[in-house]
Formats: sequence, structure tokens, C-alpha cells
Amino acid sequence: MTNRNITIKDVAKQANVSVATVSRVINGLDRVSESTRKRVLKIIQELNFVPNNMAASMVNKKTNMISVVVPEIQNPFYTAVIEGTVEVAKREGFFTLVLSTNGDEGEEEEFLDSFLGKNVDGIILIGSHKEAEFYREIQKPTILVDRYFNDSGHDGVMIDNYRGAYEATKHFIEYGHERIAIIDGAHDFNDGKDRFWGYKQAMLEHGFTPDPAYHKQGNWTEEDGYKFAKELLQSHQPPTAIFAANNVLCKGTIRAIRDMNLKLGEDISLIGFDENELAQFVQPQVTVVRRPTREMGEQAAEMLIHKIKGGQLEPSKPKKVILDVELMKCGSVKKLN
Amino acid sequence: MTNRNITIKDVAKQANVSVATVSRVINGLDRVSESTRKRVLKIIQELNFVPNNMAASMVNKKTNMISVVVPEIQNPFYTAVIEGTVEVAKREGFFTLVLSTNGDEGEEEEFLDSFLGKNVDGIILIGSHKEAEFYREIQKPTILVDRYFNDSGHDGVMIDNYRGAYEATKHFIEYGHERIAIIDGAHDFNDGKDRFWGYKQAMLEHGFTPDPAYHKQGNWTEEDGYKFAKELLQSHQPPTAIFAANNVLCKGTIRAIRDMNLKLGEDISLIGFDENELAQFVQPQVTVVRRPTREMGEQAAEMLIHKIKGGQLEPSKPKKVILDVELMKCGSVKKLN
DNA sequence: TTGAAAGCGCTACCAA
DNA sequence: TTGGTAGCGCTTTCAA
Repeated sequence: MTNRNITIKDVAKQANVSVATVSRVINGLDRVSESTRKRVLKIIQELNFVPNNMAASMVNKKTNMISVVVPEIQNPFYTAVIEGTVEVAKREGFFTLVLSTNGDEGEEEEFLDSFLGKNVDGIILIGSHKEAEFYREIQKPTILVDRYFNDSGHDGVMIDNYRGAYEATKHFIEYGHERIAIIDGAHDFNDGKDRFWGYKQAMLEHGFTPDPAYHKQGNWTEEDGYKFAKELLQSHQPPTAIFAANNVLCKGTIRAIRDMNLKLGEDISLIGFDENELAQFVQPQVTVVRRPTREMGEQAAEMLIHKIKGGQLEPSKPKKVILDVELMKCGSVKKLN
Repeated sequence: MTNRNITIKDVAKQANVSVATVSRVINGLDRVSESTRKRVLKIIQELNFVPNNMAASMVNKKTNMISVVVPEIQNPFYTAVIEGTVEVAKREGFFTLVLSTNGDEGEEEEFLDSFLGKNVDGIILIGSHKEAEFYREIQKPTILVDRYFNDSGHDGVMIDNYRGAYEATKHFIEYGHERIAIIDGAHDFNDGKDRFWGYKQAMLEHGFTPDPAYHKQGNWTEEDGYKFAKELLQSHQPPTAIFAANNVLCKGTIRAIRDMNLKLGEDISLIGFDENELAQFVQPQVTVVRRPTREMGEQAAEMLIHKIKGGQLEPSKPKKVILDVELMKCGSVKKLN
């Protein structure tokens, strides 16, 4: 522990070969006679030598690690994405480094400039920055996940937020709902924006004008979900249906409905975006727009590693992969017609 | 992106100084005249130079990163620990690298041998290995969290699992319960073992002999919680109280109770270990043994960084810090007496 | 206050 | 098949 680390040199000396030969053995290159290979291997064993891969990385400029940067690590959506990327990366021989930025742009930047950020071979990024500019400056293979910026110059893996929200809203309408509220947060990123548009478009296309009083916009937090759901339900003309535009807003809404002693799917209909634990727990279960979270991570990792391995071939136009969503109909939407 | 990275040499040439001087400027050392410092700084700006900290690390043998290794990243207990360590580490100028091993010993080992594992300055480890031997071989500052091995040679941050379980069981007994069941998992680590002992000891001390039929031992999963709770509740002499020895077992138990249409805190009493979302959602809320998860991470990070900064002073005897737990009494325990 | 130069541990080219 | 050696980009003596 305290004693000097043993290096390739020590091995070379002991084995009576050059460091070059030891290096060849370590890296499993050919052009080494079986006998010397054996000898070197034995010495490596004896000395309990472990190559310093940092030194190697300095030379060949790759580390076989990628990072996945997410806004928060407490949200199951992000951990699912992480798990997907970790799995693929591992299969491809890459280590994945997980970083949570708390949605803080400063932390995100700091990370990218840090030891870790500088030394990974590629990045999977669910960004917190709101301008393409920031992403454009990232000088290494990067895949943007979930939140995308067209001028970023990077590939992206997203889901069809628009369609998810559209389908949810349409489902309400088809079941006879007219007073349909939406709870969402700031439209800082495409995901939130698209969900709202999907809602709006579905309303308009079916001849309804979205009532601003039914649009509650907060912070994408459970607290806001709770607060806004209560406000909506206590208003003098409450909506008959609520679309909660992400998983935590949905959880807050579920709590509010429970606390107000309303019957889900009876007194009030609800659709959430993304699955969540409470939605599955309550009875009836909550209808949600399900997105392939884990797959997003897998897809992103595959694209990233392909890029890393392929090197900078033609700087082709950024690819966007859009995965599909699915409306999981459970019992939380009442049929009014 | 494709063009060669600019290095300290380029800066030196442009600024008409030696690399040594540039290095001094970068590291904010004194012994540099104000005028040259200005000049160098200006060139650094112009060239948009960012030091390669990997090269620096090769020389001074530290990276200012630590890692926190956990069995799984989907469990809020672990993410809370992570958040605690990240916060402290950040404050102290360290980056934290998060690694989830899926409870797989192989993955844990692979990580420690990897680029990342070798190059962090210290490790916070919620281990998956079951023998002290493994931990003893880790040749760098390490803090064991939650799961501890006495002969590991490392410091540890734990909670008082024994007392938590003891208090929970005692609470049942004081409320007049006698048929008290426990659902837990394999006793691979001290945490699970101690919780069972706490339960057993409380029973014995109050004159009850723990009935093996009331001890359901599975895999620490939600499914097992569900399955065992059902088994217990459907047996011909069901317990009046269940102690679910971790958060996911508790969630499974809550589901089982709900699905069997039993009234929590009325038909069946329940205490969980560790908080969880369902425990807080259901009504009455579930009484739980609360442990200071985030604090565990903070404490561990503080100890680790202290160790890193202090270097290897005396190889003092490993310190164990045991944080206290608290029984949060909610409404899920019925008073029978 | 500044610079020259010797590493840190490894890889990869060129010679032998 | 092997070895010598010039880097990779930086830090840190030691001298100037």
C-alpha cells in the first residue's frame, strides 16, 4: 500500500526482457515467443503486477470509459436509462461512469471540464443546459438523450413526446371528456414542450379550445403535482380529466385525489406520462403513456460506442432516433359517453 | 475536434516562457511575476487551453476523484447514500463516480481493477462480497458503508440494525402483540443478520419464543415480501404483526395486505425497516425504522476524504461509526392491550 | 523569478 | 522475435 507500485520496468528487469516485450505480453500481441511470454507472465504473477492503464491511456488516448450524465438520480426514469446504457457498454467492454448534476448547469459544465469529463471516450447526456450552443462545444462523441437540440451537432435518442400526449388527450376525448386539464412544468426542453403541444393539438383537432385555466404549469415536481391537482379539483368548475405530464407530477396528483377523497376513474380521470410506483399501486391503476426507458439507454449506448469505435468517419448529419411510446390503458379514465 | 489538442508546450511557446512557468501559472503557485502570469493567462485564454489532468495525475498520483460503489441504483436507500457522499465530496473538491454492481461480486471486482477503480483516490463501498478477505486486499483508502467486515482493515459507517429491529419488535410487544412475524432475506451481511437478532432478542427478553413458522426468509425483494406476507396472512393462525426487514420487503407486504383486502393497522399490524414511498402513501402510514441514509453517505465521504488528505498516518485501528435509527410511529400498529 | 531536464508508466515505431 | 527509444502532457527538483 505504501510501497512503490511495481511497474512494467520491474517486470522487464526480473524477466530479463525489455519493457517493449512486457508491453506486448500485457496487450496480448503476437510476435512474442511462447517461452518468453510464459516467463513474463510468470513474473507478472509473482510480482503481482497490474498495469497502470492511465499511462497507457496517455499514449493511446482512450480510456474505454463512457459517462452518462443525468439531471437526477432519484428519478426512476433516469436510473432506467442508466441501467440500459451500463448494460450495453459493459457488453462492449466499456465502463460507465454515472454522474448526476441535480439539473444544475454549472455542475454539468464542471463535470465535462473535470478529469472524468475530459477522459471518457464518449458521453451520453441528458442535459440541463437549455441552449444548443453549449452542446455544440462538446468536443467528443456524444449522444443526447431525451432532451434534444437541433443545432447541437450530436446524435440523439428521444421518444415521441408529442404523440404520447396526443394519444392521451385523444383517449380522454374519445371517452367523452371535454374539460381536460394538463399539469406540466416549464417548457425549457423539447420533451415538455412537445407534450403540451400534443395535448393542445389533440384538443384543437377535436374541436375544443384548450382553456388556460386548465393548464397548470409548475416545476415538474411532486409537490407541484399535488398543489395543482388540488387547485384544479377545488375550482368551481373542475376538469373531469387530468393529464399529468411526467411521473412525479402524476404521483402528486394521485396523492391529491386520494387526500380529497375522490374516486379515481370515477370522480376524476387521470393519465400520467411515464410509469411510476403509485400509478401501479392505486386501484384502479392509472393509465399512463409508457416510454421505453431502458431501451433509450441501450440505444444511446449502442450509437455512442459505434461512434467511438468507428472514429470520426464522415462528419455525417446528426442522427435522431425516436422511439415509440404506448398508451397503457388501465382503469383511471371514466367513459362518459 | 480532430485537430491535435493544444498542450502546455504550445502555450509556453506562444507566451515565450518555459513549460515550467506555464505549469506554475496553471497551478496558481507563487514565484511567478505578475507580468508573466498575465501574459500566460492571456495566451491560455486565446488558445483555449485546458490542462490534461491525466498527465498531471500521472505525476502527482492523485485524481481528486472518489468512487461510491453500490449494489443497485434503483433502490432509494442507495441513491440517498450516493447523494450524501456526492455533496460532501463536491464541497471538498472531489468528483464522485457512481458505480452500480447489481450485487454481483464479479462486477464489483472488475470495477476495482478497472481504469476507474485503479485511479480514484478513495472508495466508498457498499460491498457485495461476503468475505473480509476481499476487502482486505483493496489497497487504497476505503470506507465500508452499511455492510461491514471486521477483519477488512477499513473504516465503516453503519447504522444500529440490531437496535432498530429490537425497538420495532418491542413496540409490537408493548402494544400487546405476541404472534409477531418477520420477513427478511439471506443473512449474508451484518445488516440482515443484526436485524434478525434484534427481533429475536426482543422476543426472548419479553418471554416469547420466536416461532420459526413466523420467520419468512427470502431474497430481500418486493416479490418475496408480497409472497411471504400472503403466506403468513393465509396461514391458519396468522400473525397479528409483521416486521418487514427492509424497504422493498415492506412494499411487497403493503401490496399483499391491500390485495387481501385487509385493513392495515387493524386486521394486521406492520413495521418496516427504512422508509419507502408506499409506506408513506397508504393510510394509515406505516410505522418504520428510519435510518439516516443521506447522513451515512455524508459521514462516509468525510471520513474518506480526511483519510485521503491525511495520507497514511499511523495505520490506526479501523474506526466504526454507528449512526442511530429511530422508530417513526405512524398508524400501522394496533394496540391490543 | 525563470528555465532545463528528469521523470510518471506505458506504447509503438524502427532497428537489429 | 526482440530491444532501444521517443514520445504522451504534465510536475518538480535544481540551477541559473
